[in-house]
Amino acid sequence: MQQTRQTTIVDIANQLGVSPSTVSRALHDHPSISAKTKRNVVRLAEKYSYQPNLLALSLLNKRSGVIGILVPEITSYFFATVISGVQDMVSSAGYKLLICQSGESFEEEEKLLQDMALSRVDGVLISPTFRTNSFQHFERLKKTGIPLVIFDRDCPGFEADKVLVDSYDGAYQAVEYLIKTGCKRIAHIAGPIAIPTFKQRLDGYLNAHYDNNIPIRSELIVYSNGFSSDDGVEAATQLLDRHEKIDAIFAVNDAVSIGTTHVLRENGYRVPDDISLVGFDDESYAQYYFPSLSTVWQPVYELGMLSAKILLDRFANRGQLQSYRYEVLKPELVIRESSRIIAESTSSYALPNRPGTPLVHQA
Amino acid sequence: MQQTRQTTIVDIANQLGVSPSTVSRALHDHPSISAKTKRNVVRLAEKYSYQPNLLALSLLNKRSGVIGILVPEITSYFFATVISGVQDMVSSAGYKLLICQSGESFEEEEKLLQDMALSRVDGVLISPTFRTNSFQHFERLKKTGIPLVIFDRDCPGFEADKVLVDSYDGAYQAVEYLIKTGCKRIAHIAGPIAIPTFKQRLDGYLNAHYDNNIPIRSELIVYSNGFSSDDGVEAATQLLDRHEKIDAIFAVNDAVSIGTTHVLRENGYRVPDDISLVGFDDESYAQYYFPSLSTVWQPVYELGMLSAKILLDRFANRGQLQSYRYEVLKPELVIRESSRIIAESTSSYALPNRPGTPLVHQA
DNA sequence: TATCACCACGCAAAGGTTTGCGTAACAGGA
DNA sequence: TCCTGTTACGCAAACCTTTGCGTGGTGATA
Repeated sequence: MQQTRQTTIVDIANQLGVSPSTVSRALHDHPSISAKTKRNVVRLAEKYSYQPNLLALSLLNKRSGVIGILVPEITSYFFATVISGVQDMVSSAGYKLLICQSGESFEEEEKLLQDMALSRVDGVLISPTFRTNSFQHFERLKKTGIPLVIFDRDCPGFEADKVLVDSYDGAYQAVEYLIKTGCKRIAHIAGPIAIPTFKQRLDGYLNAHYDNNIPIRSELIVYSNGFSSDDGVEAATQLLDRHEKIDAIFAVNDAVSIGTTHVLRENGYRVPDDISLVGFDDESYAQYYFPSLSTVWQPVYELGMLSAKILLDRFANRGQLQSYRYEVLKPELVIRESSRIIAESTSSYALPNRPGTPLVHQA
Repeated sequence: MQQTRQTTIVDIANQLGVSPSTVSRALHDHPSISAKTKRNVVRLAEKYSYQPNLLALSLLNKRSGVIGILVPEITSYFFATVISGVQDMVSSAGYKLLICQSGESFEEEEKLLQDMALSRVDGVLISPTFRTNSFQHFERLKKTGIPLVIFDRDCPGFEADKVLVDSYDGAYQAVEYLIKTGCKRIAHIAGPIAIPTFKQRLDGYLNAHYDNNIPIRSELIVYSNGFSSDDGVEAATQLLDRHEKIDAIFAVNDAVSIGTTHVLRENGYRVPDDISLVGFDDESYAQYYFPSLSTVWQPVYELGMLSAKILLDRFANRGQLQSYRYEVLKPELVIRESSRIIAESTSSYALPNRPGTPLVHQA
């Protein structure tokens, strides 16, 4: 456990009676260093297992080789998978990843972004908290020359590179599917609509009704405070307490969905026989849930990859002014057992196709 | 998007006609700087929103303020939660977290550990791949003076600080519970026993049988290649193909459990009426699964916190030789609906108690 | 007036690496 | 012998901050 100081280029230089610059050049195979000197240097470097000090290099190059990513939380499958995609992309480009979570706290977000700037990260990927509606801290980052990519959660009115998933489209697909399969009274358990993503899902729900000439009933929409399974339980309870006739539920995500099925079951409703249910996210457990969840799959890993790619592109074209990119990825409906085709349904529904995914599981 | 160079201490010094050292001292409220100079410096620092360059500081202090954590994968709930605990602990001590995943690849593990050493992380937390059975790369790290804490997955024969969960005990509790509730033919879907954790769960299963004088039948144990839900499906299928009489299954984790229930259901078995099922991990969905999963809860967040704490303690006592710590956290059995008390069971089972967790959910 | 204390600040080194520029030594050609 | 070219390397700056030590100036005391 001896605190043996890391050997530096100077140590090697001294031992060989040459200058540090010679050692540096020798290690980089610079042409103006004799073969003999190179051999000596390399031999010693290996003997002491010399490793260049990246801190010194970063200071010199004004590049830390670190990319920061700030997410609301890392324990959710969604963000963990995004991070995974980002990780794979940036590490192949030789960057390291500094991961932080804001815990949906705006103050934390400000503080952590500040920290990242101090640590001189080369770029930042961020999915803002749902409380974030002022963007000075983003501006500050921009001003210091650190590129910024916003993903998953949009910041309307703030200009930056953005990579989003079309939640509106996913919700529209889901609800239209429910309508086409014969559902007339479709409830929606909405998430906190302060989050643009959740607002979009609500809009998709509404417009799918509108476009199909189904009246929208506000009594079928319940706004949840959060988007965990526990929130799902609460929202579903609230919904049932209204004693409205319901033949389908579109839940804001899978976590809420499973909380919802729990409540439905306890109240004697069968899914999908009495009520069709569609979630959002295609979580890892959705396929093996009982009944397996119909849901909307999102290209989460791809979201991470693309966001990282855009940041790397910024590095490559450093300094060159270029317009911000705005990328929107398409989600896909995955139909499983938690939704059914109602017999008296007249309109036929053309099933979407996603390779590798079982389309219909009828138990 | 102007690349406005970050203002440094020298810029301020020049503008004020003083030396950089004076500026530095002024900013740190050093007593030997006049109040007037301090005011001037602080005013300018605020005007240009000066931020000290952490890279330069790191180089000076030989401390990067970064802790590395290397896990097999970050998308699993288990590791994401560990990371969350680590994050909270280290950030409160002013450290940043560099998160990497090995993807269960030994070569990646070696490479990433090397990278971390290069980046001069101040310490490393690691949960090794299940292929890791040589430890030179750990030794190398130690030799450079970077403290190392191993968590969750033990490395038998390698000396280091370690924080583990007593999987043996958890498995023992689970299986003993099944026995006491009247099960006689308890199957086990084991994970890859190359992972010490899974080996321990198997051992707990075996010893609970032994201690309760129940014969062990090798035909009731199936060894899975992995530990995902898909692996669970495969293993459960294999188990049923043996046409053995079974009244309970102890699965190596919850993911495998839900794959297993899927297969059981498709083959006409009811859980828990025909077969009791107990998993491991208490994943987020376990409570809302149908039937809700009896499982073994692990203090995952605490695992992260404690591992980080031990590393921070090493920093505090830097240089001082002290013996390695070996901490083992206790898991707790959580009984839900997927297991039942068999009527003809004579022995009564004393339920364990965990505050805040519903102990028995009988539908 | 000489001595002393104290105030307020500057110098320079240290941390490790890279790189433009300069140069000593030597060989070869005229 | 002088000039030119090449080889093989060293010097010092640059990146930014901190800190031990030194110092010029001022006012007070003996």
